[in-house]
Amino acid sequence: MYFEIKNDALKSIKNSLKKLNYEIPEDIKLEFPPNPKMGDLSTTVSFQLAKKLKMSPMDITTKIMENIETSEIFDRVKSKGPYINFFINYDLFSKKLLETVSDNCGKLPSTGKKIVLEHTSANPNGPLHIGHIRNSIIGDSLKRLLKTAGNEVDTQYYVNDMGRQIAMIVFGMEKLGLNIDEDLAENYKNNENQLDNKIDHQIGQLYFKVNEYINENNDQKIEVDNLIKTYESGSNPEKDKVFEKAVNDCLTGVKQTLSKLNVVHDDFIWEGRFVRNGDVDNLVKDLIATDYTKADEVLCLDLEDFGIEKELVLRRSDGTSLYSTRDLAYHKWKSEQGDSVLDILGSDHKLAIKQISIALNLLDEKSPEVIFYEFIILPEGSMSTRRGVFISVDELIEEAISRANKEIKDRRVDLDEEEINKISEEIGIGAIRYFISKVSPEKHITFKWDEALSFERGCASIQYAHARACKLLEKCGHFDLNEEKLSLSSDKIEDNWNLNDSEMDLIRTIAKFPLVVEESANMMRVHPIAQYAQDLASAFNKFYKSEQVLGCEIESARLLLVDKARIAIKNSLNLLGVAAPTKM
RNA sequence: GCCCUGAUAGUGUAGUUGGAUAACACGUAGGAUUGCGGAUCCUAUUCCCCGGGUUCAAGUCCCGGUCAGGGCACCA
Repeated sequence: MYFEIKNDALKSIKNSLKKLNYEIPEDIKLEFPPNPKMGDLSTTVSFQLAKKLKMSPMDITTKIMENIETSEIFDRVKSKGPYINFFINYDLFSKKLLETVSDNCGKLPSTGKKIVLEHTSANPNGPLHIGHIRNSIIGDSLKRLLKTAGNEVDTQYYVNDMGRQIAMIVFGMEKLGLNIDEDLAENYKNNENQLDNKIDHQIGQLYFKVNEYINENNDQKIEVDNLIKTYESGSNPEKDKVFEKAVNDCLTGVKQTLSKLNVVHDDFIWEGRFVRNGDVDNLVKDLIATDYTKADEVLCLDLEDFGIEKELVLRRSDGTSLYSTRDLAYHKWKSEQGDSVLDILGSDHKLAIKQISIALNLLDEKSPEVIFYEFIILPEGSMSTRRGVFISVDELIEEAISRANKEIKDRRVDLDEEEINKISEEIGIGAIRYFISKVSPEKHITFKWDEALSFERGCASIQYAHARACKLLEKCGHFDLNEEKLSLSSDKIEDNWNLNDSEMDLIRTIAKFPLVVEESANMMRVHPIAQYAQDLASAFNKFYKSEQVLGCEIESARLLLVDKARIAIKNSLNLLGVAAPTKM
C-alpha cells in the first residue's frame, strides 16, 4: 500500500515544482515523520533545492505549498518548518488495505533474477555448533526474504570432502581403530536422548581424538598427507568409499539438525567433483595464463598489484590442491548457475574471499557478494571443533524445547501431550532463530543461555499475538482454524467505522510490510524483519487491549483487521523461519 | 606491526539515500482485568566511546585516538 501512496505524494510534489518552474531533483526524498501526529509521509525536497535555487528552504516550502494538490488518498498536506507533510485519509486507506491484503501479503512481483546462495557449508567433521548457527540462520532467512522479494533462489551447501579434516577422520578409523558405532547412531534416531550417539557427534569425538594423537605424534602427519593424495587422485575406489561414507554419515547428522531449525538446502555440492572433473586443473592453467602466478617452491598467485601482500597458494608442493583453489573452481562454477552469487561467511574468511574475488576478476568471472558475520563466542571464549570446545546446536535445540515445554505446561493444563510437544518445538526453535536474526551480522554475540532462550524478550510474545488473533477469530464463527481462513468479505465493513489511534497504528504497520520486505531485501539484511514482527505484534496487542472486537458495532471491520494482522504476523515470522502457532 | 569489524539508556540491540522530538526489548518502580487468553497493556527511569573537521543540518560522512573481537598458513 505504501508503494502507491509514495507515488501519489511524489506526483503531487513534482506537479507543484513543475508549476513553479523549479528544477525537479532526480530522487526526491520521502520519509516517515518521527511521529504519526506530524503526518504519514514527509519530504525534505526544499532542503535539496535550496542551494540550486539560492532560496531558503522555508521560502521554497511556502511556494510549493501554494501550488500543491493531492490525490484523494491524502486528507491534507501541511508544512512544518521546511518539511512538507502528507496526511493519509484513513477511511479510504483502511478500506483499501482490508480489501487488498491477502494470504501472500508481503510477496513482491518477480524480478526474473536467479541468485545462488551458499550458506552453512560447515566441515563434515563434527556436529554443528552454535557458532555455525548464525551462518545457517542468516542464510536461510535471507533465502526466504529474497524469494519473497521476487527472486529465484538456489541454496547450496558446499561440502568439504577433500580437506585435511576428513583425511584425519579416515586416518583415525583406519590406523587408530576408532570407529563409528552404527547401532548407537540408529538407536539415537529412534529415541532422541543420547546426543553423544548421534552420528555427527560420534564423528566429532573421533576427530577430536585424532587431533590429540597427531599433536603428540607429529611424524604421523605424513600418513594423513598420503591419504589426501590418494583421495584426490581417485586412484583407489575402496578408499574413496571410506571418505564418502564418513562425509555422508556426518552430513546425515547435520541435515537432521538443520531440518529441526527449518533450514533446508536445495543442493549439496561436493568440492571433490571440481578436482575430479578437471575444473581445478583448468582453472590453474587459466590463472597461469594471466601472468600473475609465481612458481618458486610452490605455485601461487601474486596479488600485490591489488593491494594484497599475501599471495594465494594454488598448489601444495606435493601437487595436491588447497581449499582455496577448489573454492575458486566452485565459485567459477557457481557464477555460471545464476545471475548473482551470494555467500554467507564468517568474518575470518574476509581475506580469503577477497583473494578469490580478485582471481575471479582476473578470469573475467563474477565475484560473489558476501554477507559477513562476526562470531558467536561463549562467555569463557571461542569455540573449536578441533579442541572439542563447543555447545552443539542439538544441545541448544533440546534445551530450548525443554524450556518451552516447561513454560507451556504451567500455562495450559487443558492441552494433550502431543499438542504440547508440537507447540514447545515451535516456540523453542522460534526463540533460537529469533535471537540470532534480530541482531545485525557484524555485531559480536556472546552466547548466554538465558538471553538466547528467554521467552519474555523475544519471539514467544510475537507468536502469542498470533495465537491470540486466531483464538479471537475462531470465536467469531466465520473462521476455519485448520485452514486458517476467515470467510467474511470486505464489503461487510461498516460505513460508520471511524478509526481510532490504535486501529490506525495497526493499519499503518500492516501496510508497511511489503515496504519492509523490499528494503530488507535490497540491503540483504534480515534483522529489520525481526524488528518489524515485534512492532506488528505490539501494535496488535495495543489494539486488542483497547478495543472490543466481538459484539461491537463495527465487528466486521475489526474482524477483518484482526485477520489481516494475523496474516502479516504469520508471514513476517515465516520470513524468519519461525512457525506461527494457532494456540500456545 | 599491517588490515578488517564493532562501540548508542542499568543490560541487549535498531537507527544504510546526512534531516524534525534517537527507536525496540529486557531490567527497575508504580499502575491496569465486571470484555475477545495477563506470554498483555499504561506511566516513570536512563543513551549516541573520546578529540578535531565537513555541512543550513552529523549517531550517520572525513581525520586522529581509546577499548573489544577477528584476519595476516603448502588449515578449512
